[in-house]
Amino acid sequence: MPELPEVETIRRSLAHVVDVKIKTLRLSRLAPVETTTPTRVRRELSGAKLMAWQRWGKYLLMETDRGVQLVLHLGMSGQLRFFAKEAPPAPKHTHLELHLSDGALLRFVDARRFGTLSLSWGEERRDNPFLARLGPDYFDPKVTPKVFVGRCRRHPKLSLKAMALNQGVAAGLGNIYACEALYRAELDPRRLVGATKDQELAAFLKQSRATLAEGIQRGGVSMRDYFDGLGHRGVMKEFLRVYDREGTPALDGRGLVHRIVQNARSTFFVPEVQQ
DNA sequence: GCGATCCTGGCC
DNA sequence: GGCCAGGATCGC
Repeated sequence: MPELPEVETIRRSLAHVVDVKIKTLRLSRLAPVETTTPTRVRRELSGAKLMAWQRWGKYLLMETDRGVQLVLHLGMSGQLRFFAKEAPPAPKHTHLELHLSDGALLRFVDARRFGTLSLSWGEERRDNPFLARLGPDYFDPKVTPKVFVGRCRRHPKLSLKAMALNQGVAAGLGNIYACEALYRAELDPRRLVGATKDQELAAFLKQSRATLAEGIQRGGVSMRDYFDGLGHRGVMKEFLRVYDREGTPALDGRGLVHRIVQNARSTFFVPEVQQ
């Protein structure tokens, strides 16, 4: 569900939830705890003080004063919500609750359980197997066009769509923003990386950043499940040019949107515009 | 590389 | 009842 802009919007909405201790922690039996154990999560985080919220691609990182970080991935349907006081009763599929020392509550809910909870220590965070495989964030300043092109070139046989969704190349694009960025860069999602010029890959990077930045500015895309940490919806859906517009003109009127299936995911594109 | 797979819920 | 969904890993 949430792609980079949605996770960033959540991060920003929780920026004030710091300098407070975790008084108690509740983990459900079905909590998607990965690469560690519920016992360890409880032991490491109980009594820890929240220091900062970071983001890497679609991962949200909760830093504590103990050096341990909670690494959260929201999968397709995950939601993280903050309640300053008087939280409503826990809905179905509540997997984690952090009761804070000032009476506030952080609640992680994820019906489909595609999300994950894991832990990480250390600056580089490479001890966490999820983060270890992750390419640099799309907004990482170290990702120059040259660096990006080099990373793409490791996968000459991937389609541009598959490359865009590959979090090892660069982290943050999901199905919606991948379609939008390819449209803006005027690149055919079926084309192979190996058949794409450096300059075109660089254009894709540039348009990806522009699309992601607009997504953040508009508070993300709220299809159905997505809300920020305070329960607000984003309005980016109204500004998507091709995603979910099969059979209708692109939002900017440059042609009819087609839908195809690539790697079992829908791709929306305009063949006349994207070569 | 690609399809199957994890899971629940909403919509037709 | 069947299909589809904002993700990512795992086999083949």
